[in-house]
Amino acid sequence: MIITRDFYQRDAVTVARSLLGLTLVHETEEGITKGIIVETEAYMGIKDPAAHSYKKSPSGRTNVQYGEGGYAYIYLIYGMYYCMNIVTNRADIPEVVLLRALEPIEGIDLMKKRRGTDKILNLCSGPGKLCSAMGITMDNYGTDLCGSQLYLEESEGCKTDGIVASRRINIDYAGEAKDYLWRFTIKDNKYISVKVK
DNA sequence: CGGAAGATTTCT
DNA sequence: GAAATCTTCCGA
Repeated sequence: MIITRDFYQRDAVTVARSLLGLTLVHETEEGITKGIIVETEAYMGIKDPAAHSYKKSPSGRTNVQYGEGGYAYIYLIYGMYYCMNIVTNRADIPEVVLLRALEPIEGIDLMKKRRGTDKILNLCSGPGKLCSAMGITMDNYGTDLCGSQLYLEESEGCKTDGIVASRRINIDYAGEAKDYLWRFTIKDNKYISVKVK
């Protein structure tokens, strides 16, 4: 069952926690890839010094954040890697959830080809790797996640227990905000990004 | 208009 | 531990 718009129209922290255990699906010309979301981070817009939309005008790459929830927000980091975010909440509220890691479940051969590695544990264990494996690029910027190309669906036997909150990764520049417990992972999952805490 | 820095990954 | 590499933002 595909996740509907109202799922995304809540605050980013709630959505980030709820996303764990769901399946991300990307349909491309090369084939379909699917992965279970096992690691997320919430970025609370104007309240969050670590967010791209913090104290910034709604233009350029953050534009889509100011729309309603349920759209893909993609950006290029360090000139080399893409990161995929999900826009949450209502229009004019720039909150997003960063997808940090997936557990591959379908289209694994295609992921291996895109990533250039045979190690399944290394396919989606990080924001940049995840996008590379799924074939996500700036072409997906602003994609409607309630559409038929890039979307989320409920997983069978969805595990919602064992969710762990921790500090976010690589945002030391954000001052005290780096200590907010806005990163969510599935406990003991092998596929989360290697860095812990 | 120019410079600096970043929600990362990979290799040495 | 450092490089790769480019978009965006901020200051001049």
